[in-house]
Amino acid sequence: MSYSIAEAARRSGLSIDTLRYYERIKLLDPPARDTAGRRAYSDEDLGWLAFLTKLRTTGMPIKSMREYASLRRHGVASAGRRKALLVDQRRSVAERIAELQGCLDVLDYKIDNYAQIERKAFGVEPDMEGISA
Amino acid sequence: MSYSIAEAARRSGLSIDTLRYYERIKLLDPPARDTAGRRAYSDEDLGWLAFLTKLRTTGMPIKSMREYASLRRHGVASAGRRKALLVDQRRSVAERIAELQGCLDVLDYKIDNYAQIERKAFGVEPDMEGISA
DNA sequence: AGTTGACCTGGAGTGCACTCCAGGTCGTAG
DNA sequence: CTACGACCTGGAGTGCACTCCAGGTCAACT
Repeated sequence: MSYSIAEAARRSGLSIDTLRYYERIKLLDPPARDTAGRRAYSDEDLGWLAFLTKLRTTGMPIKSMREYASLRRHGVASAGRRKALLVDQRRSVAERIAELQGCLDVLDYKIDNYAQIERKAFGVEPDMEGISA
Repeated sequence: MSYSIAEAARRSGLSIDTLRYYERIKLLDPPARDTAGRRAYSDEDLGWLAFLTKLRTTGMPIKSMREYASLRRHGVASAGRRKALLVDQRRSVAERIAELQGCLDVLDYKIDNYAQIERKAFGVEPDMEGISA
């Protein structure tokens, strides 16, 4: 199957402009073209795009994604380096999750303070006491 | 206790420039000044700063933090609205964590594929098969 | 034949969150 | 008394990841 840029955008969740942008900066190999010169994305293109958006979601900078994309073009010999990049990113995602968990705890603590105010249990202004607990 | 801007930067993990920037955009109430006109941050200032950096870490945009900061200046009457903002942010953090967990799974799957190549168990190029599993 | 709508290109513009800079003041150390 | 380092101000510059625009092509309706 092949897909117009509009369809590829819909399926990937990226905008049409972003698809062309990704191609320009070499995140994406230039897709095939139809007889009229319009882009025709393959299922493989969409699969790669899906993986790219996962990497983006993890906060990987475009610079690193470009590095990964470039390695991929260099075939199987680059597999070790690619794996290393992914392992590195895995670590950073795990760290980020832990960090967010910590923030969640702070938010819960604050929200609970506000809830206590609402119940008029006691009237300490929540934002006057830091986040000590 | 009161702290110079350098000390406040060290303790908050923000840069000196960022502290002045936060003050300019009204995230931070102007701190006290010493006799020479230099900023003198209080423990309360640092507590608020610590909370702000938590919010930043969660990805809250500065615009929303400004709203929260502004509400805080309006005293206890704004507590309900502030709580609502935090509850909202709590939800978005929880979503983000779930999203990252999903990415972690994809990364693990890919990394495992690379590991199998290394063991030469079989030789499918990991980036040629999408993220179907 | 004309109009429409999706697509094309190269390049400029946007929003965010800082970050840096020039030129100046102040208080302490030598 | 001067040299130094930390601080001050208003404003300009940066990097990132898009996003938008003008002007043009092409195939399909009416």
